[in-house]
Amino acid sequence: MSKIPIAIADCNSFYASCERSMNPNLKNKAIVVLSNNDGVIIALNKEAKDLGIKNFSPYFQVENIIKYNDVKVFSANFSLYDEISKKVMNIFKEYSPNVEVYSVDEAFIKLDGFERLGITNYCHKLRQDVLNRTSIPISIGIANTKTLSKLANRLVKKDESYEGVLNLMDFDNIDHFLKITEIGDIWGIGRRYQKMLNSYGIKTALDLINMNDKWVRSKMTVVGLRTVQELRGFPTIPMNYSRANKKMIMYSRSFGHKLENIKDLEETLAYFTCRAAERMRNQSSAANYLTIYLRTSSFDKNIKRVASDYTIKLPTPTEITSELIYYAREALYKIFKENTPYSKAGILLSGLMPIYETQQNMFDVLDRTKHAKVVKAMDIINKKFGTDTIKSATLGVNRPWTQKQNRLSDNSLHNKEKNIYSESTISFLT
DNA sequence: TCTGGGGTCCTAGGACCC
DNA sequence: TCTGGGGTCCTAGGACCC
Repeated sequence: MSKIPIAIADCNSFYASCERSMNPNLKNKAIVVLSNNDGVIIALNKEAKDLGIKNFSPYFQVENIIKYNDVKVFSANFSLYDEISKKVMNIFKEYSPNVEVYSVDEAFIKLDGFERLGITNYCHKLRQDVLNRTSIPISIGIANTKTLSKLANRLVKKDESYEGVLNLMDFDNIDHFLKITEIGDIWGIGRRYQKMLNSYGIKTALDLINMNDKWVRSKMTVVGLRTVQELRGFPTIPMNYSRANKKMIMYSRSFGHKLENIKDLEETLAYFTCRAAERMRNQSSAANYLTIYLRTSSFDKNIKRVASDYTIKLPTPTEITSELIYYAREALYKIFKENTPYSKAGILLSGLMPIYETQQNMFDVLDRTKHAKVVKAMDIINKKFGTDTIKSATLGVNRPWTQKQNRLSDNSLHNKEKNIYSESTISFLT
C-alpha cells in the first residue's frame, strides 16, 4: 500500500503575526502579546526572541528589555485571532478536502491525490498563497504519519534553508532527522517522559525508535507506544475531521487584584458560570457535575498557599444558567475561607450530555422548558448585541475581579465590523 | 504592583454485582 | 466459615497538547 502524505501547517508566532498583519508599520518590529491579565507573555515573534525574551515570561521580568528595545506590546485579542485563523483554515481547505483543524494556528492536511503535482511543490504554493492573502507566514512539515510531520515542522522552523517546507517523504532514509531531534521535542513527549527517558540514556528520536515495544508500553502506556510506532513510519493516530463536542467546559481567570470578600467571589463566579454555560449551550449540552475552585497566588511566598475545589453532582443535568449559579454559590460556601487573598477562581462543567437526552425528574421544582426558552433567547440577544447585553441579576455591576488589559490593539475596524466588543464588554476588558 | 487558560486521553483502584 | 473471580461503572490523578 502506498503511503499517504500528511502535512501539518502551522502559523509562525501566530498571535504576533496577527497583530502585524493588522498594522504594516510593525514590519521587522519585535512584538509580544500578553495574557488575559497582562501578566505573562503568551506569544512573541522571532525579532522578540532574538532579544532574549522567552515565552511565558512574566511581563515585569522583561519590562526593561521591552522598553529599551522598543518592543511592541499587545493585550491578547482572541476574537481577532479567531477571525484570522478561520481565513487561513479556509485557504487550507481550498488545497485539500481533508483538513483537520488541530488548534487555532495549525491544521493537519491529508494530501493523497495530489502526488502528481509534487507534494513538496504543492505545499510551497500553499504557503505562498496564505502569505499573500493573509500576511501570515506558515511552516509546513510533511510525512506519512502525524508525529513525523510534526517533527519535520519543528525542523523547518529551525532552518531557514528549507524555505518553510520540509517533506520527509522525499528521503529514503530519515535517520538523520530523527537523530537531530531531541526526545523532548517529539510531539507526545512532555517534560516528565523526557526526564524519564533521558535517565535511561535515550536522548533522541532515533534512540527511542530502537526501544522494545513492551518496554515502551510499560513505561509510557499505549499512548507512548503509538508515538514510537508513528516515529517508525506506521500511522497509528488517525485524522480527526469533525471536532466532537467538548466533554468538559472550564472557565477560569486570574483576578486583577486579590479578593477576600465572599460577596465579591460570589459575583465573580456567577459571571464565570454564565460564560461557561453559554459555551455549553452552544454545543447543546447539559452538565451533570459542577466544580468550583479557588486559588491563592502560588508566587507570593508570604501567604499560605490555598488551592481548594468542590464538586457537586447536579440533581438533574442542566444547562440553565440561574440553576448553575445557585449550585456554584453552594460550592463556593463549602470551600471559602475568611482572610484568604484569593487570586484566581474557576468553574468546570463536566459530565456533559446532549440536552435532548436529559430526562425530566418528576419532582423537579423548576419548569425547565420555560427556563430553557429564556436562556436560549438570552443567548441570541447577547450574540447579536454583545456579551451581557442581557444578564442575570446575580452578576451585579461591580466586576470585583476585573482584569487588567491595557494594551488592546486598536483594531477598531475589526471590532466594529464584527460587533464583538459591545460597550459592556469593553468596560470589563479595560 | 504585575506570574495564562482550556482542553484530551489513559490507568489504577474502589464500589458493587453475580 | 470460606474471602474466589469476572465484569462494569465511576473517579482521581497523571501524562500530554496548544
